[in-house]
Amino acid sequence: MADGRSSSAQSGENLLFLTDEQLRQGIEAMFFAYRGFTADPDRILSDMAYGRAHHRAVHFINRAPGTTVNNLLNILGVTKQSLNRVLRTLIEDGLVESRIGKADKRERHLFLTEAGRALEQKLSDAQRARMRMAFRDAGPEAVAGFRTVLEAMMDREMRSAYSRLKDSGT
Amino acid sequence: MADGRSSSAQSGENLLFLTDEQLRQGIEAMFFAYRGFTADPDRILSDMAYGRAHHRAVHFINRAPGTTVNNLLNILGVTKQSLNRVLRTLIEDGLVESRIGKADKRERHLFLTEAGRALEQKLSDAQRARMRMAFRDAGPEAVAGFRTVLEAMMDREMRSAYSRLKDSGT
DNA sequence: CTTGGAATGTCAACAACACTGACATATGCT
DNA sequence: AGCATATGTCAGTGTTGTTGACATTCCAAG
Repeated sequence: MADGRSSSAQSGENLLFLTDEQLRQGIEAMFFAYRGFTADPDRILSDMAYGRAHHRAVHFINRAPGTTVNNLLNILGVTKQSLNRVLRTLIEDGLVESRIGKADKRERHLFLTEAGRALEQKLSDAQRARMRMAFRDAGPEAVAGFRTVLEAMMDREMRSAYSRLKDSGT
Repeated sequence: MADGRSSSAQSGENLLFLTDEQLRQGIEAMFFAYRGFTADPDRILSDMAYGRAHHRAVHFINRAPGTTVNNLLNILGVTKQSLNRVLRTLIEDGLVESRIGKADKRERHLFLTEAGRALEQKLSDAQRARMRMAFRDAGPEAVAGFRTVLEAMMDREMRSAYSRLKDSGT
C-alpha cells in the first residue's frame, strides 16, 4: 500500500480505480459535496431557533407519519436524550404532534402538523433544488452510479433502514 | 410539484429520474452514506481527545503540506477561531508543526510530524477501506457516476477547491 | 517612515448537538 | 407480582461551530 496502490488491486482485473489516489478523491468529493448538500437547509434554519437535527427529525416524520420515537431513534442513530431535546421543541412549537399509541399505549406516534409540513416543504424544496440540478447536470447513468456507491458505503443496519424507506415510497 | 413530479421534468425528455421521489431517495442515500463514511474514523478518534475536526485538519495538511492557515480555513469552511482551537491541540501534542513563512513571515505553514503522519495513516486507512469496498462492489462505471454527481452537488468555491486538490494529486 | 491593511493568534461567551449515567412513569407481558 | 419495554427528564460533559473584540506582526503604499 506504500506504493499508493490498493491491496485489492492485485490480480489482473481492471481495478485501477481503487488506487489510494482514486479513493482519496472519492473521500474528498464526499466531504465537499456533503457541505453543499446541507448548505441550503442550514441557511434557512439559521434564521430560526432550529438546526440540522430538527431538519432530520422533521424529514423522517414526514417520510413515515406515525412513526414511533424508538423507530426514529434507530433511523437517526442518536440517543433518546438527544432526540428528545429536538422533539420537545418541535412539539412545543406546534410543528409535531405526539399521539399515544392505540395498540401499545407506551408508544408515541409522531405526526407533522400543518405548520410542520410547511417547514418540511420549505427545507426539502431547497435541498431538492440542489439535488435536481446535480442530477440533471450529471445525467441518469451517473445518478444510478451515485446511488449504487452510496448504498454500498452505508453500514448494514442503515442500508436496510434505507431500503425499507425506499420501498415504502410510492 | 404537488403531483410529485419535478418542475424540471416537463418537456418530453427522459427526465423521470428527477421526480421528487427519486430526489428524496438521493437525499436519504446521502444522509445514510455519510454516516457510514465518517463512522470508522470517528470510532478511532473517540478513544482520543480528538474529533472529526482534527481528522479533517490532519487530512488536508497531509494532502497539501506547507499549506497556510488561511488556505486551510478556506478549504474547511470554518472560522479561524474554530480551526485555531483544533490546530493548537494538534501542535501541542506534536502532531502538527507550524513554520513561519519565509517569503511572508505572517503566514504559518503547516506540516505533519512523524506522529501526525501516523495518525493520518491510521484514520485514512480506515476510511479508505470502506471506500474501497464500496467502489469494488459498485464497479468503475458507478464510481464515475458517483464522482460526477458529487461534483455537481458542491458549491462553486468548493468545486474549485476540490479540482485544485484533485489536479495536484500525482 | 508612517500608516493602513492583511494574516495570524488569542480571549471570552455562547449555541447546537452529541454523549453518558441515573432515575421516573406508564405500560405490556409472563 | 415482577420484569422488560417505551418514553421522558435531569444533570453533567465534550466537540465543534459561531460572534465579537483585541493584539501582534509584517507587507506595502503613500
